[in-house]
Amino acid sequence: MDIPSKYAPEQVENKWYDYWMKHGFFRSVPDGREPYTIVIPPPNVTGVLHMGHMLNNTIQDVLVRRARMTGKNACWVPGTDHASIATEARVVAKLAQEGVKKSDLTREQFLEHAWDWTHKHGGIILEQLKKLGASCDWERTCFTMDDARSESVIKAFVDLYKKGLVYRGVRMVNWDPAAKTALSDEEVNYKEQQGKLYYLRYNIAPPSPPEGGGVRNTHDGYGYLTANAINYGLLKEHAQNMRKFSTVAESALWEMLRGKNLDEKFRRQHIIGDVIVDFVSLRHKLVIEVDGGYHNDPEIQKADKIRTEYLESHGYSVVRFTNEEVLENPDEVLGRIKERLAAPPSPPERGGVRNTHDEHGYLTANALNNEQILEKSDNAERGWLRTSPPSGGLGGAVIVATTRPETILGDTAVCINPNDPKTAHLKGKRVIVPIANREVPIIEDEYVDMEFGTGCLKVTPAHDVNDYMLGEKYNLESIDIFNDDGTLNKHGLQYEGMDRFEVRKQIEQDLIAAGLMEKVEPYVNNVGFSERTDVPIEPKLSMQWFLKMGEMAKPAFDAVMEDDVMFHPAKFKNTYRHWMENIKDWCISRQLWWGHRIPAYYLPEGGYVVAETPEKALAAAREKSGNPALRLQDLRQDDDCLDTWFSSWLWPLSVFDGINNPDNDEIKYYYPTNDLVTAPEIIFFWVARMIMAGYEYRNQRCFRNVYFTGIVRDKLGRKMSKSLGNSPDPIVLMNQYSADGVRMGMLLCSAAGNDILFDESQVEQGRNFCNKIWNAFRLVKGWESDARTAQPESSKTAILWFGNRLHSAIAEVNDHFEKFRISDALMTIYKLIWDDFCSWYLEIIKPAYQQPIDVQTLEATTDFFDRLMRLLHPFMPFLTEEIWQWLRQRKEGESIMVSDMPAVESFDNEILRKFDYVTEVIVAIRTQRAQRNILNKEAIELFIKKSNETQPSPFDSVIAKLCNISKIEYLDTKPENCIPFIVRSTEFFIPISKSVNKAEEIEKLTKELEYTKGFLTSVMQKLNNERFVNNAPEKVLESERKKKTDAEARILVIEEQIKALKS
RNA sequence: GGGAGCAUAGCUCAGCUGGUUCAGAGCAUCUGCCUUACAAGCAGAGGGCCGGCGGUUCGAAUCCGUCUGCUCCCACCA
Repeated sequence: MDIPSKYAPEQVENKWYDYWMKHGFFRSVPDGREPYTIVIPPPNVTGVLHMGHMLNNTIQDVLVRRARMTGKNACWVPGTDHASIATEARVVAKLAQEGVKKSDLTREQFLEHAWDWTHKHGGIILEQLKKLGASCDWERTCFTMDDARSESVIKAFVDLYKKGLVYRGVRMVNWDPAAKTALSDEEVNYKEQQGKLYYLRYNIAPPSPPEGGGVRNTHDGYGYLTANAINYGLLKEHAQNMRKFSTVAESALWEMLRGKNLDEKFRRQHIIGDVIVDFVSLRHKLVIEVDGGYHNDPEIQKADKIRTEYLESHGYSVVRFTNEEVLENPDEVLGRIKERLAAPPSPPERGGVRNTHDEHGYLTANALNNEQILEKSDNAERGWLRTSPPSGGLGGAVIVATTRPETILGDTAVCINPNDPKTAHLKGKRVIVPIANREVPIIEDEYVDMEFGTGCLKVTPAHDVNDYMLGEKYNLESIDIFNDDGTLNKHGLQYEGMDRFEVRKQIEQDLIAAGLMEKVEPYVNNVGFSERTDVPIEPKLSMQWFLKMGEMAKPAFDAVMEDDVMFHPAKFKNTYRHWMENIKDWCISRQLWWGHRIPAYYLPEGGYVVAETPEKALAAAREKSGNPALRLQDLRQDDDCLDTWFSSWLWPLSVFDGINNPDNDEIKYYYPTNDLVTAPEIIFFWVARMIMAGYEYRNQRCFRNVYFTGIVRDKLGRKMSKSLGNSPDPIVLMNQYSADGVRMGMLLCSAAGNDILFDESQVEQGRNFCNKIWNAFRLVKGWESDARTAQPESSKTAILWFGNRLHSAIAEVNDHFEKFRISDALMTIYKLIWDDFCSWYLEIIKPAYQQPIDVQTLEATTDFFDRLMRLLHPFMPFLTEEIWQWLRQRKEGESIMVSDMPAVESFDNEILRKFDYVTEVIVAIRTQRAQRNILNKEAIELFIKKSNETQPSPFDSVIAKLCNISKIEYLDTKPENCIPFIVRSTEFFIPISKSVNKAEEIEKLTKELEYTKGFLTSVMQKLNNERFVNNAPEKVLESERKKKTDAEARILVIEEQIKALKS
């Protein structure tokens, strides 16, 4: 027999995967055994394997292989998903590269291209799974758009329609203008975008100018006065630096205000009336301003003075700091703030209140010298920096903040909060929409946040979800200003035909020119992006198909809450509950061609019918219209497709044809499935809906357990993604570290539900483990047995011990599996093999170099190895098969993957404990050897002080073997010329020729003594505490008493040794 | 804004209904070894106010408050 000196994973992996396939070990057909079923979460048919798949499918394979080895009829159904949006987007892109536009093709032509694409790129991922060792029943491979699955989808749709659960309705949907399709909420990613907040002027109609006119006090985005008060050019010149300085100092101050116990909460960047202040305590009416670094500038000082007066007139006191003060003397700054907080501000010196504002919030001439303002205003460079109100709206205007000024064309109201005193004067009035020049009402609703912007909200029911709800509530008109591709339609007036983002730029200019732009602030907001095309989504009213969720959700909700369907880890129950309690109807239509076309057929005279086939539709249409002459070509089928998830949610049913043939043998046998392994990201998309489908169609759960894996991240915690380039190619990894190594690397760091911080060192560890096992195998296989060789007592003892150890480990592994603690199960096996088997067991039984081994020991060892391989097989299928095949003579058709998982047997804990003690003794001897420079080659003698506790035992032979001890002797007296050492409370002695440094030994022992005495004291304290003795359970008391006697014995021994050394 | 969760060794994490699994594991680190299976290895070692502060208790990493910091989910404040 010729064993390669290196484990060659690639050949081994291919060899055994072919072997398994050839013998049909993955195949499952219903029989008398208990079934164990997993359906794969179908990956995108044209996708390639990434680390998430690796993790997910490794776990599934582990579960399936283990089930197969424990006598179950294990069935793992593979398949792929048509992924309508992603695939269609890719086909469109590919066609575009060839200069073909989708709009130039008919539906049939396009689908032909899509199928070509699918056949060309499809299924690669399944081939990659084979490399991983996935033991799927490949004969069952399904595709969400193959005939049986398509039929299931259509059948389900028609069925749900007939039950009244599918309906058609106008709804606000997430519109993807690039793909021209509606998206579900789950397909929208919100990203922070640096945008602008535009403050627009909606003039009140009819305008009523305030008496004496008014002067506007305008601020820039940082809270500084603009040209109304000071030279604009100066501001502009310094604006860059001001921002920078104020940000650093402000941030520092903000940290201070939050970090110190000031007995008060500060708000940051708060708006008081017209002024944005840096920090404010509303309770103490204290404003803190941090200067932008130009406090010596007279113009700035002037501006600050105006601001201060303004704030003080509103009852605020203002503390002003410079950047330098904040950054260099934070304590002093804090002190001053505390001081101000302690003493409430006194009223302004002059007393009295000046009426500095008119009813619309404009500064009046009282606020400052009017002439001065007018003079300064000549320097204003922009239209919006005007000092007088625009024509037509003298003072009578509402300022509305928006991030999307282009949507004003669809405005049909302005909304205020009825409880807001700031806007109370607007109640019942009407305003003029800028540009569009339409009059719209001011409505009142508590939805409006009084603190945000100006407390006024423009309402665009057609283009904002919340506005849509307001529109419903107050019966507002909806004006849809967009075409499907995101350009403006005829309601866009002069902007018709332009793209939405172009319009935004243009309308900004036009508003400024018209004097209707109050100000523009930089603003960070969340914008929804299409998951597939990555363009900003557009909330849009549109006619869509929906599936009612309310009734369906109930059994699915209960099933999870009552643990009929169990989530691992259970914390995801919370997430699930929250979603299910607030579930909304499911928009199931998509404006795509690649997918299952909605089987709704429109009649020429209006109305529609829903049917499984065009023929059935025709019959239904004839009946509905009362027109028997109706022909098939008179009917027009709905152009939309169904959401991809509308086929996936049937997956556990449809792969066994349970929708089309609910009574077939397969579905009856395999359903409900056992475990589902998936990512928590799709708990709503997929898991929840599958559970619903299960109850809807079989009134039964669709799986027992859901195991949620984590998201695979890189070492730095970033999600792995193509764009970051931080995702290793799994295939390359497998080539480098072997499939088994990668499988192990993935599992080692994957506690259920925790994200996985993937690091290549983990797969390296996996590879090293393969190598370790391979070498252990080479050792064992290299031994020659000889019937004449007697079995050493050490070997006999080791076999006794390891047998027990093995079973205690199997019990542990079983326990871990029951709790879905897969990485813990693997770790248990890892330690069992590396530490217990290789480092201890094999070292004990290893015969001297080139000496034969006795028959019994070799047999027992081979048997142990066999069992270890079976135990490990689900995790590392290839290596274990290779070794298992080598271990004994196997027949063609035998395989470890269809062998039996070692069952747990009872084990003797006493033996395990005894061995633990032995290992302590051995470690102590090794330490002594190392310290005294006694080489391992050099055999030594060992003396043990005789006592009640220490009797000669078979384990002595193990100590002798591993420590190269020539003789173990039990003595009543202390031997001469020996190094003493203590394990627990037993004294050991090693003879030594060299002299011992007594002082050093005494010092070591004295330290040890002190520690033990301290330990005893703490134990005694407990035992002398009456309340402890009275309240603690007997078990605890007992252990404390044992600690006491052990410590006392140990102290005695140490003291004796010290005495001996001193004599 | 609403909800959930996390904080334990340098890193990744265990630690269940308070007490022998109570301060742990793996990796990493350090020291000494090329000892004929394995240097991808062997033999040893060090390392922690269990996030802070209170409380309950005879006893708290564990239970309860609270503060701080982080993460995720939902909502999408214009």
